[in-house]
Amino acid sequence: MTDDYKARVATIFDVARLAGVSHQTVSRVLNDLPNVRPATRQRVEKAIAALNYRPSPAARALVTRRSRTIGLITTGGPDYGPSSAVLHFNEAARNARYAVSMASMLKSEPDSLRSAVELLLRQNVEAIVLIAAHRGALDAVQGIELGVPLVAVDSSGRSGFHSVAIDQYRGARAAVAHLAGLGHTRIRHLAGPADSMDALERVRGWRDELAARGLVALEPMVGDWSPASGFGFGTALAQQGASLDFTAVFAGNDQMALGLVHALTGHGFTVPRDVSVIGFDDIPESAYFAPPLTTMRQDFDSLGRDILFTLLAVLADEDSPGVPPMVPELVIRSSTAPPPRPSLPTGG
Amino acid sequence: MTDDYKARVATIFDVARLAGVSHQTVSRVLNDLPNVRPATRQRVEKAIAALNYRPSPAARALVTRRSRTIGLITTGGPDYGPSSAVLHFNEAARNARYAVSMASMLKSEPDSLRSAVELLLRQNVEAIVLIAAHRGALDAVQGIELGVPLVAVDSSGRSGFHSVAIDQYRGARAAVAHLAGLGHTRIRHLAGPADSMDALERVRGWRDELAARGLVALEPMVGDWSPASGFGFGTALAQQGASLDFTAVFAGNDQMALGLVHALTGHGFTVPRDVSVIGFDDIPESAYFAPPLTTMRQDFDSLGRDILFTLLAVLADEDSPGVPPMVPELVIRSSTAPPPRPSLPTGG
DNA sequence: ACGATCTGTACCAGATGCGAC
DNA sequence: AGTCGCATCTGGTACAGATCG
Repeated sequence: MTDDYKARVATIFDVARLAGVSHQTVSRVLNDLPNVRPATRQRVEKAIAALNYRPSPAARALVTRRSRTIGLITTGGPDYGPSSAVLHFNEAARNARYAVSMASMLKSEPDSLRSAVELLLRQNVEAIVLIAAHRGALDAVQGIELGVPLVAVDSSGRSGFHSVAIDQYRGARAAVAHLAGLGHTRIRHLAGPADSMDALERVRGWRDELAARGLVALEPMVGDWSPASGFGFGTALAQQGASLDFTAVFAGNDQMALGLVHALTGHGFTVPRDVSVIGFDDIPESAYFAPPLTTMRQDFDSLGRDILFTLLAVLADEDSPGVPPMVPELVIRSSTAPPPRPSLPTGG
Repeated sequence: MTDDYKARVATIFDVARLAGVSHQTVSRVLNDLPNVRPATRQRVEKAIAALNYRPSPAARALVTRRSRTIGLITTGGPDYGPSSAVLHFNEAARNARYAVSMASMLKSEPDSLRSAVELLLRQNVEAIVLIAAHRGALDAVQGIELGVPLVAVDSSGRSGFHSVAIDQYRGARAAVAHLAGLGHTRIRHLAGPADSMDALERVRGWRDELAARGLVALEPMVGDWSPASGFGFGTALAQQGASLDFTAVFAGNDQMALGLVHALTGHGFTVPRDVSVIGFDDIPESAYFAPPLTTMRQDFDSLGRDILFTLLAVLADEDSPGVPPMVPELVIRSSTAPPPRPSLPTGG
């Protein structure tokens, strides 16, 4: 008697009774199957409306083994890029009448990843989307027998999964090209962590663009995306003293660029007079840094939508050509400029 | 024959057969019910492991009418605070063996909110979590017959729903107190949008703290959380000319503080020498702004966990005392300092 | 006779193949 | 042939009854 009065929801049988048909005729109407007389369909639909009937997804999922749910796995913290992509993906999915079940994890340990996948699988998700920065995340999932398609954000394009991506490589080349075009010849790279596919692609682009121009690549510094790591390397670089062995830095993301600039200016260098800095991502804050940061804008919104688009194509079993990767766009602001006058031979 | 070989998952009957018991006994061990001989339990567990059996949530949900799923609604863009909270909430939920079905929307129009709620309800979620900045979001949901508990992040505490919050009011007072303690008497406020509950609470805190100290409150500027709006107001303020009518600004969030500082310094003012600025949130970038931003840190991680904690309590039907709101913590960096020398009467 | 242990069967709310009009 | 209904199935849980020491 405690909760017996719990809103008893109408079932397909209630609808059938009210409409004066059998329950499977109702089922036909629900699923838009043929062979239902228009008049009958009308009656059923009226009954459905009258009872405010909604089919039970549980019962439906049980028998169809399909849930109209997509599993979404994300790894990493609340960064602007992934967060945007998630939001837009989610909205697109809802518009396509898919529910999305989310499993996020701060760290991407293989074990937790695997258990997240299993959790989703157990929910009968029809597909899995993986938005993970770490290469290891893809590897960890590789081994699992999924049974459903998986779409990953994978700029390396070598995961074997269906993938969507932003062309990090071309973005990086464009960034370096911008610097080189300004006259810089000694362009360092402050890279993201080695386990990040995006970071690797950007390193590759940086290296190739330098090579294509006959410029030498100094050993890249590898940070962890955080402003703190940018600050650390900036401080280390500044210790070189008054004359630096470079005139420009291509930072792997805007946060590291921020930390870097902060360290540099803290040591008496001026950006961009003494050194130019270009970032990557174009987070909303970048335009208001001091100086406003030149950076490569990534269209995360479209990325999110593209993920769903790809997913739908895969689910529809189309031999999806795949969405071509977008190319980041150069946003020129005030942190880049021509290099300082050719430095005179460094005295003792 | 196309997909008949689709990984046939083991059912409770398969386990029963392998263990030599009835499926019902298997159900008992699954649900930790008594009256199962230890030896039998062992056999069943071995069979479960051998078949890698996992109960079907669909079947279970069908009969129990419980889905072990929580619906999560978020509104707004990919901001640091909400994103963090979502991530931590999600992880906590998974640890509590709850799935979370997400419905995010960039804008919080009543219609889309309502349809999101219905979508989740149809999925038989056991509860709904609402992480929305806009007051209107709560109002829109008020009218809906939910049938399940709803926990909202609501710093106003007047929504009628179960709520979790960070004490924006006390945070704001602490921010103003910091400024006042430094000797400032003319403290302006750059507020968040009027439809944000947090923004309103901060305005209230700012006003009350000023009043408590016998200081006058100049009309607050209301921005939209974006650095651009901060920049806009900063520019406007700077137009006042060499002598400003204030010595400190309490910004509603770090982004607006960033834009504000950028505008001020662009017009020849120095922070904190000429004007002190304090932000709110402590986003990861704040420590590397120029100058590093003094701000009020909000513990979004704990907020996310508290949401789940509260939800669990509500679901357990406890007369939840509720988690007491956390108080933001003052983080003193370099954007605040004592006010400039008492300004001499302004000449013509 | 009786409590611990286990089994049989009904049931949740739909989808679907086959047969009947 | 076009409409519609009956029976059966999905994979679990719940409750009553059977078995055994």
